[in-house]
Amino acid sequence: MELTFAKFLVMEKILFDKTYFNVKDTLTCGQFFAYEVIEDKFLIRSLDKFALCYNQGDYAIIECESENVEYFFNFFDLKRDYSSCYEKAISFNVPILTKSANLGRGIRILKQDKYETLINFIISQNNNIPRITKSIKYLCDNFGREVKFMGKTYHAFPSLYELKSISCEDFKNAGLGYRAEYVCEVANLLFNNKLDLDYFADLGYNELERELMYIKGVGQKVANCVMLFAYSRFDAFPVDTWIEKIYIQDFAGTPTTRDKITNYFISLFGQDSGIIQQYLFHYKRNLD
DNA sequence: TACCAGGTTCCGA
DNA sequence: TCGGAACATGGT
Repeated sequence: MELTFAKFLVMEKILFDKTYFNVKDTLTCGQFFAYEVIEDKFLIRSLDKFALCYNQGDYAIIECESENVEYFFNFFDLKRDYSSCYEKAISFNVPILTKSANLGRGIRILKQDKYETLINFIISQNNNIPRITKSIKYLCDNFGREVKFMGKTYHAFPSLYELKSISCEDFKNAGLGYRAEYVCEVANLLFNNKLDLDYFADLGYNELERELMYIKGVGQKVANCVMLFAYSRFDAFPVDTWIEKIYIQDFAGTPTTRDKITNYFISLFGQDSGIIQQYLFHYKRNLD
């Protein structure tokens, strides 16, 4: 007689005070591309893990399988106190900083997987968020393994092995355009152990940025996004077209290189640069 | 139709 | 070292 074992998954809920955790703002502020909205709730995916997230009453709520509770607790950076970041932004008494911090007070910086974040932000260059989201979904749906969550079937982000098997042509079909070659190359490096993203975790700011920028298709902006959204380097400050606009329109800056804009803001905001960058980015894209 | 988007690489001066 | 062209392509 053959025995079969069924895996019974237990769902759990994480409840967290909403003051510094707005699910919608955290997921839609441009740091994350793997969610879909289902009846005002956010179904999210990180690698092959899924969760349902939403705000209700006084809480932000994360529903996930019990074995993933610690993963998502860490993913949403729930151990960090964000009140000091918010207060730092307000303390400058600069109108756009006050307005941005008040709008984005519930934003948390996600601790995303390094590998997935690197691929995502290589795709993000000179691209727009709806299109980035669409390309990543295409890669998951066509090349990622099936995962069941809450009775439905979804697709994981392609594993390194799966990613390695994707041709440049397939990446182009996903809408990556000229970025397809960059992703092909980084997949090869990772697969052949010529690139160790976990090893980078112990590096200092400058060394980490430099190592990431050695990767073809990764410039300073993409490196800073990976540092902030995957390595939790809050002292990173990615400068894109939106931040460039803010620098000129709201901080009376004159047109200059993005490198100099990065240095200007980091010297201003210090250890809280990354979160304040997200406040500003979110505000500029939504209200200004 | 033309410009823009969470930019980077390459090449000539 | 620096400035500008080229790069794909869907959204607006």
